[in-house]
Amino acid sequence: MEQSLQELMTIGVLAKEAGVGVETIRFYQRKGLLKTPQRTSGFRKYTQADLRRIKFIKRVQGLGFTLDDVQSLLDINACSPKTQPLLEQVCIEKIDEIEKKIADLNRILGELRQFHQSCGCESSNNTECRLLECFENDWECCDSFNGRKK
Amino acid sequence: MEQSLQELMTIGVLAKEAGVGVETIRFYQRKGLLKTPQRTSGFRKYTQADLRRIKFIKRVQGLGFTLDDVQSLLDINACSPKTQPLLEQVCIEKIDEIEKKIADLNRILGELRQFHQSCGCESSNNTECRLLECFENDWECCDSFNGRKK
DNA sequence: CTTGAGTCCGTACCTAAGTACGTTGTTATA
DNA sequence: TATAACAACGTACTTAGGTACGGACTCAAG
Repeated sequence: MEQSLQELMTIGVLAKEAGVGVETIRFYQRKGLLKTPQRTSGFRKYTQADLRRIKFIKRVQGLGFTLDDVQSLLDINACSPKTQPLLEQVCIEKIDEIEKKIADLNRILGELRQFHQSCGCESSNNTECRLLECFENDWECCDSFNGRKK
Repeated sequence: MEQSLQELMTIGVLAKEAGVGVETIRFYQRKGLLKTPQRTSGFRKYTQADLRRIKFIKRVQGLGFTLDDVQSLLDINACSPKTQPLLEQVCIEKIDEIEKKIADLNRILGELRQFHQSCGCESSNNTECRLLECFENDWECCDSFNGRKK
């Protein structure tokens, strides 16, 4: 049943199916993310399993993991009671990391809005405002408007 | 009054004051972010203005701007009525970009938590769980626990 | 049989923001 | 005056994740 569906793909077909470039597949192979495929007369031949694997890689990569992380995940592969703590740890670390990243970006966003409000928007009516001075005054340089408004 | 405070710094002192490496300053100069400083007998000499400029660069960089962005900002420099629309646009684009990034990360975080819940935590009591199958089942592979719980 | 599309390989290149290296020149201090 | 510390310079290297190139093969269709 699996045998009948087991049509082998060339690298180009696999690439198209997976939505990546041919070179990317060769790159993944070099990195060890894909095992060396069988060959018919020099050409690489891939199975559906390879396709699934690439989709997995791209998905997990989209979750914010690096290719090295992906490698670790594939090394763990089964989360049996033995490997679970590892997987658990990897996950928690990554969740932590992303939460930090979001917090950082929110902080940046706040500052940026402030910059935009005080120096970068129409509030500074006619008065010149030098960015470096803005910066030194904590983005509170264009005081004509801001002074009144807040 | 400014003259008296105008002690010139060597590149090493400037680097220390600014909290960056000496090579970074040379790099910024090559990039045109710092104008070529005056020299006394071969050595670069920097002023307080240079220090402020570097602090500005690092600060704005910390807001999520690239060095090329910083360059544009420094080119604009004064936000007079003429340059305001440009500055406005740069700001808005960057705010947009960061908001998108945050939204992305939140989506990722959600998925990751789901992955962690269903496959990566103690919930999968004893049953083996292969990551690739997890992925293909939308992280809902370890059903023994999840089936009961939810 | 020819032609064009696909594949092979190794290697070089790309971006961003620096970092490091090796040699030579200068300066301040003991 | 000697010596350590610092500075200058050009160039190469770093990380991550690929992309691109060029010459040689191979395969399928007409």
